[in-house]
Amino acid sequence: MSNTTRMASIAALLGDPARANILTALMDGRALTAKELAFAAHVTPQTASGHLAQLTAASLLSAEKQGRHRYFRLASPLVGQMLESVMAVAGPEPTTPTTWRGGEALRTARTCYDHLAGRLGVALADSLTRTGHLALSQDGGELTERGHAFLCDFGAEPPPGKRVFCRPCLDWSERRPHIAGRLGAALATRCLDLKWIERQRDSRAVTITPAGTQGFTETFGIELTG
Amino acid sequence: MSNTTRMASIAALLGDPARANILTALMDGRALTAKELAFAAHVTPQTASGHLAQLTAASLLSAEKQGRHRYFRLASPLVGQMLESVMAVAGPEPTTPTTWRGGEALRTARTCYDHLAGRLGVALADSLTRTGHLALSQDGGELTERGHAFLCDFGAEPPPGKRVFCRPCLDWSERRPHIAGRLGAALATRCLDLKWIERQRDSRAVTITPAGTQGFTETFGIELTG
DNA sequence: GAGATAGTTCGGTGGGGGCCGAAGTGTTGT
DNA sequence: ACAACACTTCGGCCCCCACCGAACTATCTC
Repeated sequence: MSNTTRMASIAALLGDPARANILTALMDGRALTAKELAFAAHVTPQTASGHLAQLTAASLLSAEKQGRHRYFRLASPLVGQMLESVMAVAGPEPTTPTTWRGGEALRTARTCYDHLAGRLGVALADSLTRTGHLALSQDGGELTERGHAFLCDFGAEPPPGKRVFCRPCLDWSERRPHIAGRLGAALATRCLDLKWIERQRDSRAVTITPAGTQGFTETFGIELTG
Repeated sequence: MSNTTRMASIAALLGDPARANILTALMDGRALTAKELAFAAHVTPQTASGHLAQLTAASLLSAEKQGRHRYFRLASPLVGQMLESVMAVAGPEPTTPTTWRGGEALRTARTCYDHLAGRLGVALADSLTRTGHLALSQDGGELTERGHAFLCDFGAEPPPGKRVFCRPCLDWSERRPHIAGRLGAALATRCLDLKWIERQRDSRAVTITPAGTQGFTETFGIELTG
C-alpha cells in the first residue's frame, strides 16, 4: 500500500460526519463510552459501534473495557494534532468556547454511574487514603475502623447490599483511581443531599456549590484549584 | 454548518485516493498543470478536472491560468501542514527520499515546454538582464544589439517564426520569471547541443553536466548552489 | 434466576459519488 | 483557416458505505 493510499484511508475515516463527531468529542483527552459517543455522533448505537471498530482498527482510537462499558479515547496526541490541523484548514474558529468549558466542567467534577469522578472524585479518594480511613488496593478497598466511624459521622454510611462495597475506578480525565461501589455511591448521595454539589442538565458534570467548597475543605482538606 | 461538519467535508476531500495523489504531488510547492495531476492521480483528465474543481472550491488549491494551461498549487502553507500531519498519523515514513530528491531535481533545472525553468532558467534570465543583453518587460522582452551579438556568438540565435520572440514566463518553483518564446527555446536547444544539460527519462527535470557547470559559470556568470 | 443495560453482529436498503466516453470551449502554432 | 492540444461539461453506470431494525452476548443489580 502506497504512502498516499494510507493517507487517503485515514482521511476517509475523518471524512464521515459521524466519525468526525466522535473524534472531536474525544479531543479534550477524556475517555467516553460507546453510547455517549453514539449520542455525540447523532447515530444509533449499532452504527456508532461500527464506526468505533473502524477507528480502533486504524489505531486512531484505543479502547479499554471496564465492566459492561468500553471506554474510547484518542490513541495518541498525534491524532489530536491531526484533527486540529484539519480544523485549522476547515474553519475560522479553532474551538468553540462552550465546548471547551463543558469539557473543563466535566474534568472538575462529574458523575460516573452513581459515584463521583473528575478532580473532585480523585481528591476524595486521595483524602480518605491519606488520612488512613480507607485502604485502596488493585481491585478493592477496605474502610478502617476509624474510617467507618468517620463516614458514619459524615452521614455517608454505605447501605448493605449485594453490590461490591468499594472498588477503585480509573478516572479517565485524571488517570488515577476514584471510589466506586456502594461506598462511592453513598458519598455521592450524601454530597448531593448536603447540596455540596448539584447535577447539571444534559451532562454528567456536577457543580460544586459555595457550601461544597467550604465543606470539602473543612471535612476532607480538599482545595480544587480548577 | 457546524464545526465538525466542515472538518468532515475537508477530510472527505483528502479521503479519495485520486485527490490524495493530487495533493501530495503538490506538496513540494510546485505548481502543476491539470494534465500532469491527472497522470499523478492515475485518472483521466475529465476525472481529474472534477477533483480539481472540488479542491479549488474548498480553497485547498489555487489555480492560475496561463495560456491553455491551468496551473494548480496548494492554496496555503496550512494545507501542506495538514497533509503532513495526516501522513504522520498514516505511516511511518514521513516522505520517501526518492520523491523529495525528484522534487529537488525539478527545482534545480527543468524544461517548461521547450525552454528552461527552475533555478537554472531563472538564473539565465537574470544573467542576460543584468549584463544588459536583454530587457524583460511585463509581457515581452527585447534583445539589445549587444545581446543579439552575444547570443549569435553563443550559437543560440533564435530562428525566425510566427511564435512570439521572447516572453517572461513565471517560474513556479522560483516565483520569478524565466525566458520563454523562440529565444527561450533557442537557449535550451543550444545548451542541449553543447551537452551542458541532459534530459531525464520520465521527468521534466534536466541535469547539469560538468561541462555545463563550467560553461554556465564562464559564459553567464551562473553559480548554482543547489 | 430474572430483568435491565452496554455493546456487538447481521442483513437489507438507499443515497452519494467516483469513474469514463463523448462532446464542447478556448488557446496555440503553422 | 485548420489542426493540435488543454481543459471542461454532460450523461450514465456502478460500486461502496452509512444507516437502521432485529437479534445476540456480556455484565451488572436485585
